[in-house]
Amino acid sequence: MVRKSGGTPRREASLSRERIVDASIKLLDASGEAGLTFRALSERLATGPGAIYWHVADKIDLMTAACDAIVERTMADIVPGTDPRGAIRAVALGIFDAMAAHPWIGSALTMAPGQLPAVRILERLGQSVVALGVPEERQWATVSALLSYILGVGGQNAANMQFARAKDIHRQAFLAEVAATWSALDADAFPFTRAIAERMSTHDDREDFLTGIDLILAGITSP
Amino acid sequence: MVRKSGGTPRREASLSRERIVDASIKLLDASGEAGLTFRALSERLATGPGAIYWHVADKIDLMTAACDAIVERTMADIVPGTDPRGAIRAVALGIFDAMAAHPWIGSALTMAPGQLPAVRILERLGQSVVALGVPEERQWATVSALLSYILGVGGQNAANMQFARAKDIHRQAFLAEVAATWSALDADAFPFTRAIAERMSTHDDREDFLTGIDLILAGITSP
DNA sequence: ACCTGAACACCGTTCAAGT
DNA sequence: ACCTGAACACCGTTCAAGT
Repeated sequence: MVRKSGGTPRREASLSRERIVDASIKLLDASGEAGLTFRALSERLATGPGAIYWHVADKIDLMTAACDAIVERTMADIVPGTDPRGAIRAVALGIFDAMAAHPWIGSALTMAPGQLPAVRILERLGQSVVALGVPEERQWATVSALLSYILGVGGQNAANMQFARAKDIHRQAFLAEVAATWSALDADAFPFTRAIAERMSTHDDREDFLTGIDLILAGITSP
Repeated sequence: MVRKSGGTPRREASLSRERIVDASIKLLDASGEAGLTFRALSERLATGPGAIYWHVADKIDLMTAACDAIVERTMADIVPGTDPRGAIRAVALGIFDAMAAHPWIGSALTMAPGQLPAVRILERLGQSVVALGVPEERQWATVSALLSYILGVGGQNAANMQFARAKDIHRQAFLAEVAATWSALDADAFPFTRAIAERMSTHDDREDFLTGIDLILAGITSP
């Protein structure tokens, strides 16, 4: 193995951006956004907090890199079908599932606007939108709408999980709590919210998410 | 004025949840999410950090209350037209404009899922969706899609502003920077992103936002 | 009932000093 | 070139003590 920096091979335990990012993902998966601290990270890597700053600019850089690793894998796993509509759905669902497995990427994606992770999604959506025949002048608004929707759902998901984790309850219990709060709202001011609260538990998040994508897709191809 | 807690009228300078929320909004508007600290707040209110905790549960409670004050005003300012489609657009645009004036509500809205500020928006959208004739079993998914999209745009907006503020540049300069980064991406891997980067500066955020709303609206009413 | 302000238990980040 | 770890400048939150 040839390295331009010299002939000495690295010790396996030496620090590297990749090792730091891997450890960060483990920390984030295990205990959420609050679990990633430079102290916890340096302890896990048997080093000092300062050492990490040699490989990483700051915490946002670190979270963005961790998020990008997940998004890159997710995009790679999606087989590129020929149908653009199916491709858009596949990308959206891929991100949704990745966010279910790693809720913290929801906030990481919004924290780093215009950065690589979001751009990977944008690119995939964009290629499909072009293939769908959307005229050039409407392409940006269309892709941007799809991305905003996906990131919006992701942000909500991340917030829900964080809330639930903070109160040490599960997602299901959290939703039940929200439904209870909504049912107790003023009947005159919040008739819709009260009505929907009772029906909320029946719904599947993943299905609802896809319905939203289909709504936008239908809008794209409608006159 | 009769108060059930007793006959002594309050000094005008005494602390109250309302005064704390007002001061928080001023702090948030002036210096963003990072500007709201219990120390800065207590200094502005000429008191100690601990005093604030008598009126407010924690920082999330405080940000939610501040956000709710803005959302409540915004909703009150929207004249309820008879056309449900127009009402949905008006609510969406109202929130968009409020987020332009107070970028921090973007993150406040996602931070407090299921809380009052988001529910106010949900309720308004919901009533219009019902008026639009969407069948009951599709109402939740429809409203949820609209809300996710709106919150998604808001989150992006908030992040953009935060990024720009941290680098001490304006929104325009930030977007130019993003465009430059995108133009420098690999041509084989990111053809769409590169192409769109050149056209991005021409677009108006507010118009793009409304296009997204119209896309979803078109999807709702399409077969 | 409401306020004070010191103290606690953390953060991210920096930087002289080492190898 | 890369790592160490103490130190800096903050945070949100708590709580005994006051009025």
